[in-house]
Parts: sequence; C-alpha cells; structure tokens
Amino acid sequence: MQLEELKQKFEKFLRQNGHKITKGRFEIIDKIASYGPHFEIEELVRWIANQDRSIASRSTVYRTVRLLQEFGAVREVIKLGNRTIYEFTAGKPHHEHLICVECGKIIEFYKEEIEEFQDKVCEEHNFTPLNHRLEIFGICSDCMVRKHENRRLEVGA
Amino acid sequence: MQLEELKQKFEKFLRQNGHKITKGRFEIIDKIASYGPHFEIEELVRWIANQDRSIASRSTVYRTVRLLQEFGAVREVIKLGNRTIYEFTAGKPHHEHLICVECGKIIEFYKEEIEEFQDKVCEEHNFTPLNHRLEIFGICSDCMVRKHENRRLEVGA
DNA sequence: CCTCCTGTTGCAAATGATATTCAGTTAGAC
DNA sequence: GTCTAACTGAATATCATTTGCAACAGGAGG
Repeated sequence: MQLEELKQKFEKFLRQNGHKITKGRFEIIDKIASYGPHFEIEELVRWIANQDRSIASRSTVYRTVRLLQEFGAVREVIKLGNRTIYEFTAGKPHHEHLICVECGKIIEFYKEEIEEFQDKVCEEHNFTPLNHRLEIFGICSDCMVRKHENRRLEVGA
Repeated sequence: MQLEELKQKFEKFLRQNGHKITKGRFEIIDKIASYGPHFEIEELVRWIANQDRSIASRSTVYRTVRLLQEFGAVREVIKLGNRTIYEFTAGKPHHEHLICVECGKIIEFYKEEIEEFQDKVCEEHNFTPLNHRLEIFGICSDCMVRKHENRRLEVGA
C-alpha cells in the first residue's frame, strides 16, 4: 500500500535528519491521510481531538505538519485571508487549484501548457524556479446555479 | 497625471459607498504611490512614521489599504509564510510574479498564454473566475551567481 | 535490560499580523 | 452653524502559529 511506503520513507527521512521515530507522528499521518486531500490545521486538530482523545496536541500537529512539508508529503496550497489550506500530496502529481469563494469547494487541475509557459518565463528571466502556486478564485458551477435561482426568486412574482 | 486621476476616482468611490473624503486617506495613497510597487503594511507604517510624524496611525493604514483593495487600486499579490505583500496596481495591467527566496526580489511578468489556458481550464470546469494569483518562488539570476561564487570559495584552494 | 543523552511532547505563554472597540474628532448634508 | 454619521488613534482583542520549559521517551551503548 502507498501509505505504508510513504511512512517508511518518512521514517528514513526522520532518521537521516536526526529526528526520532515516535508513534504520534505516524498517527498524525494516518489522520491526515484519512481526512481528505485538503485540510486546515485547526480543522485537523479538532477532528483528531473528536475521535481519539489526545493522540497529539495542537503544537505537535503544527510541528509534524512542518516536518511533513520539509519531507515533501504536505504542501501549502491555498492562502486566503488568514487561512492556510494544506494538501496531503503524498505521491500525487503536481497540480493547481480552483477555489470557490462561495462554498469553499476546491477543484484540482493540471494544465501542461501552463507549466510549460511558466518554465519559459523563468528561462527568459534566468530565474531558477523552486516551486509555484496558482490559485484561481471564483464561483463553481453549483454556486452559479444557486445564485441564478435566488435571483429568479427575488425578481419573480 | 495618472495619480491625480486615480485619486479622483477613489473620491468618487468613497462618496458612492457612504465614506468620507479625508486628508489622511489621500496622504496614504501618496505614500503608497511613492513607496514603490510592492509593500508590506508594517513596512509602510514604519516608513510613513519615519518621514512625516503621524500622518496616519497603523489602524488607519490598515483600514485605508482595505478600502483601496475594495476600490481595486491595491492587490494582495504574494503570501509567503505569515507575510502579505501588497501591490499598488493603480492602472497597471495584470501580471504575475517571480519571487526570489534568497534576496526577496520581485519580478513581474505577463504571459498571455498562461492567462488563456487558465480561461480554458475554467471553462472546462464551468468555473467563473474572479481573480487569480500565480506565485513562482525560486532564485534570481543575481543570487544564483552569488551562490556559485560562494561555492567556489568553499571548494577552491 | 539499564543508562544516558538528545529529541519530543504538552501546556502555557509569546509572537506577529490584523481587526475591533471606544471615546473624541471631523466631514459634509441641511 | 448644527447635527449626525463616519473617521481617527490608541489600546485592546483575536487568530494562526511559534516558542520556552519541564516532564517524558526513543534508541545507542554498555
């Protein structure tokens, strides 16, 4: 299973960087993996607290998420106001996001050409890209429909 | 001059939204305009405090920047960690940013094709885009040269 | 299995960015 | 001018995140 493989690699990563292998860290990975692709830390902390009492404190969650970012299994994908939405990338190929500002839905997409033209831009500026983030904020189709319906109700007899 | 035109439009915007025309607001615009294209609020507050004693308090700067965002003359362009870098867009055409993680340099660019493919993606998902932000983090050419030089020093005799 | 050292945990307190409250001040409609 | 609603500054609150610290637990070496 992929998750097990990931955990083994993470274990290696921890060892190589002078960190210890603790139960808590791996439990947090399990929780993140079973939570869904996108999460906010506060959300995750509450979710964890609701099912298993105290497998990890808020600080430990923050610290572990940071480790997972260094390791490369977690990525900050959306910054909206003071919120940070993380993604459990775990082997998933790179992609970008559409974010519905009405309902918060997040749609993932990958567009080869966008990546290519980014590389082209970097070359033109002799810029060595390390990572990037493309966030498109807007309104998803469901919310668009809902808005039209409401308008109809307001306007109609 | 463009700045005057912008201020006139902002004045109209304020009136239309039940806000008052105050000296402070326009002084803040002047400061932002003369500061440079990109700024962080704390930076701006300190800068203002250093030249003119108390043309505006921190709160007023925050409030005015928010108004300018609603008005459309200021945009949050980079979110890096807990930092927010704003841009005084004032009529400038839309563009994206390369951000050097070594020296903080910000390079603006516009790539028609990237915009087009974004629209294509949105269409494919029946998604109505409102705005977007593309941040490419990496190392600028100057810093790349500097890194190589340092390496040479370390390795060399 | 014991010991010791170092990294880890949980909590509470600190931080840093931003928002809000409130009392005093002004813009600008009448 | 008068009056009210909006504005300002200062202090305070809030929210996400980080840090200091004391107690604790991996895991290397005996």
